[in-house]
Amino acid sequence: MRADARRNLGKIVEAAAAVMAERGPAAPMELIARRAGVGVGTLYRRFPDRAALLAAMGEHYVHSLAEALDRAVEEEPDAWSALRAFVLWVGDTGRGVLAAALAGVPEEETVGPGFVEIRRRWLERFTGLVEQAQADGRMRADVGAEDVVALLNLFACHPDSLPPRVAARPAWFLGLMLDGMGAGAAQG
Amino acid sequence: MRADARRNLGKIVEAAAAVMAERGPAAPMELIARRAGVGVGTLYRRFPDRAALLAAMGEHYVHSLAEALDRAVEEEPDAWSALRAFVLWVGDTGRGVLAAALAGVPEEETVGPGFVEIRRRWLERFTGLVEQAQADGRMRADVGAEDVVALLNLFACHPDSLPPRVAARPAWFLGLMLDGMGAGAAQG
Amino acid sequence: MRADARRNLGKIVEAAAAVMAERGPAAPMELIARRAGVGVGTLYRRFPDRAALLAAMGEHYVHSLAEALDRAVEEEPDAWSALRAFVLWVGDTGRGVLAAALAGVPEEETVGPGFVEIRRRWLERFTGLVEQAQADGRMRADVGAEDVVALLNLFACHPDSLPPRVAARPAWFLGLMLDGMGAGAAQG
Amino acid sequence: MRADARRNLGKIVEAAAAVMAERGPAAPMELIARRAGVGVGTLYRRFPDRAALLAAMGEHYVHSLAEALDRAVEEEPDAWSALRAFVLWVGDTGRGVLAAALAGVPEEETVGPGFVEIRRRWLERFTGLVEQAQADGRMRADVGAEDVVALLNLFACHPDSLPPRVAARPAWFLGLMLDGMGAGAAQG
DNA sequence: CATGAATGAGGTTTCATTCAT
DNA sequence: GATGAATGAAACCTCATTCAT
Repeated sequence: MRADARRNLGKIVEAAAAVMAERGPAAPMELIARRAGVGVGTLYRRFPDRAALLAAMGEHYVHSLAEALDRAVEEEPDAWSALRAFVLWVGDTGRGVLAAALAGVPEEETVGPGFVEIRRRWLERFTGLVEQAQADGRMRADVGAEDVVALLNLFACHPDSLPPRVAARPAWFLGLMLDGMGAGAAQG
Repeated sequence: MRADARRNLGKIVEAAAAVMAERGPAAPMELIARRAGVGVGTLYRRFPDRAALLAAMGEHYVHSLAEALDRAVEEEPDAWSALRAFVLWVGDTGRGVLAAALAGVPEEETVGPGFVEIRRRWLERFTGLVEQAQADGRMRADVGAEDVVALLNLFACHPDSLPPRVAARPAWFLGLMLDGMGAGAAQG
Repeated sequence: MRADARRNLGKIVEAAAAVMAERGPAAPMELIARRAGVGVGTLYRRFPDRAALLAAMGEHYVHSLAEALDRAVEEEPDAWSALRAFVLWVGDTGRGVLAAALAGVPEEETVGPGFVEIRRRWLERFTGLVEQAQADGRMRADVGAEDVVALLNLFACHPDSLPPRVAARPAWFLGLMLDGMGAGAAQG
Repeated sequence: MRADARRNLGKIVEAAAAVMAERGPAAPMELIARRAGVGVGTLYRRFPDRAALLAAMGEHYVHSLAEALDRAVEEEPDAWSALRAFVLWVGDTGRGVLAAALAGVPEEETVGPGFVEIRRRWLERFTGLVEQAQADGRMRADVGAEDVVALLNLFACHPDSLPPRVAARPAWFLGLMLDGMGAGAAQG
């Protein structure tokens, strides 16, 4: 029954992503279970609390982040434009689904080592990109990769918890923030 | 009992601000009432909705916003620096709740004309400042006053609903935003 | 201030009738007070409880009942048709307002002697009419005036507490009941 | 847990009938749950609305109505006396709650198709009986089966919402109604 | 193991009623 | 006297979570 279990796990995580995209991060557990086609009990067996479920979502979706990062690096001429392309892609695409992947993990014990490790590796590559952009003289040195991640996190969350104007075009606002990070933009 | 009532009204609005700063904008009405030292009934008598309460908070605090705006205009040499000073003041002062209140006026009927009108006037002056900064060639023309307000709102809201890194220094991120709005920052 | 007080009393009773016609007999006291243009306190000073208010409504409206009865007796050729005319008039007109006047008084102490006495006199005349109809051989002898009053009471109450079909045409159903009271209708 | 659940379902419906007989159709849900020996949550899980609960009561009790109708048809010589016997049985048996349930099916979606269908079948047979009585020349043609049901409903509902005199002997008043429906009773 | 039933705490809201002004 | 503010009990409903089957 290992196969079933694994399949269930995937279904739950996907259901959670779908439901949370619609109803926000506090969506009823029952709804998620129902959408996944399992009982609440099963959901709770796998994920002791909401945090664990979020972490699992992160683990599940961090791969698509990695791919998008690869794509951006490949297609863009330099680190800074790759960074920009990636950030805007998240703004356009993510909307809540990716937020979990970007967010820090609430309690490291509740998740298996999987997510922590994968996220660490992804962050390493992302940091590399940032540092390259800075070395290229295109990006301010006082901005860290974690700052960018935090912003992605903020702008990619459930639309209902954003000011309507921001929810309407998150990528545009992310672009604004990026512009603030460009070399020479600092005025403070 | 006019005096008592007015006093209570003030207490309620202040309690709401305090509680919402701690527990977010969805904090239990009962808690707010308790903190204000009144019964739930009293709270509901004054503010039929949560929206009405938020509006009242807005009305209550919009004055300090107006003052800060005046101060900034007075003390700073030009519109752009005044804008900057004002935005950073909001970010620093933890007046987040009030910024939030400024943004979301759900339905104009639920609030008395007071708040709507006051906000309109304040926004008018704020818009004037933005336009001046743009006319001075210091600020990008494609950014509207409402956009600034929206971001002010986003960055100054309840810390628990922000990524920790952002919650830790909202003003820094607001600075980033301002830098992104400076003339010539646009790269998109 | 006797005049004011009396005036207030009338206003309250009329407001109660109006509000209860709209929102049923359990309408909020505050609403009634507001409609009457007085504070709740005043309402409670005059009428210690809802029952007292209902009784007062009865006292107030029993006069129109008396008038309608007079009219029916005058215009109709005999007691039985007068009774019918009166009953149908109530069915068409009353809708809740008259119910209180028709209903028994909950606790005789709460009302002044006014209502009890007036209602007694009205009932006496109504009973006379019933007895005359029976003496004329037009109405079953086993039906009492109080039974008719009870039916009036039932059918004239707030529409929301009647089956929709009955609420739609109460007079028709009252007519049916009257038909059952005609001499010779008994089949049981 | 299928068995438990089914048992609980029955207990809830019976509790609802009992409590509503005592405290009217607006009796607190909590009370019903308590009486059934379950938590409020359970009640709401099964019956999202009060309407759904009423419908379930209807479905639960419509069977005894059907049986009584059968019995009446069997034992009485003709349609009209069967109708009479049935109506008086309902009036006598204090099955008021169930009659009420029969009447008000607020929205067909909230109830499963069960109740709607069962009620439809029962009403069909009842209508047949009425039409037969009319064809036999024993019953007025201008009275429909739905009218009878409406009055059944009115007279057999919760005693506290009836005038005391009616509550004391509902069957007698139903008899009056029947007499009014007899052929030749119409006088209007 | 999976299931989904059951629980009850927690939040919202409405009003009857009292009482300070 | 009149007022309407304040109170709190009561009802509604929703979910997170546990646990019998």
